[in-house]
Amino acid sequence: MVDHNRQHRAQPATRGQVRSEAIWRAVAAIPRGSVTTYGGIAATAGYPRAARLVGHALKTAPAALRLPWHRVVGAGGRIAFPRGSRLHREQQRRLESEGITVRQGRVALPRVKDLDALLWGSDG
DNA sequence: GTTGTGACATTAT
DNA sequence: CATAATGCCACAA
Repeated sequence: MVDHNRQHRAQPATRGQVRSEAIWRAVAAIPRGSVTTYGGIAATAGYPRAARLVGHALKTAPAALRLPWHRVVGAGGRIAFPRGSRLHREQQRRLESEGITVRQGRVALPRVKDLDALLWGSDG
């Protein structure tokens, strides 16, 4: 059964729409007090190596979703925003309010040797 | 249709 | 630490 009714859909969800929603869900699932990387979110959402999409998805995410975007950091725990920018400070403030220490624009991460763990929790 | 840019990552140098 | 190259996808021009 081939779906030729593609053009009949009322809400034609574009690829980007589907991907963004998957990314939003992945971000919303980050436990409080933990942080994840853009690549980790992308992989969790089902799009490995598509880390850039995460940035766009977060940027275009409706504020009503109340996503914990501050729990998303760059590789190695780096905050993606430039030092001193408003978003950078806000992200750091939010992280610290969850008990996460930020030093030199980076989350104080325990040395992770294996890549099995994409999530870093307070528990380690 | 192509080009350039972006809340990025990974690997190589 | 930095720079270059490549991959990923969306979006504006």
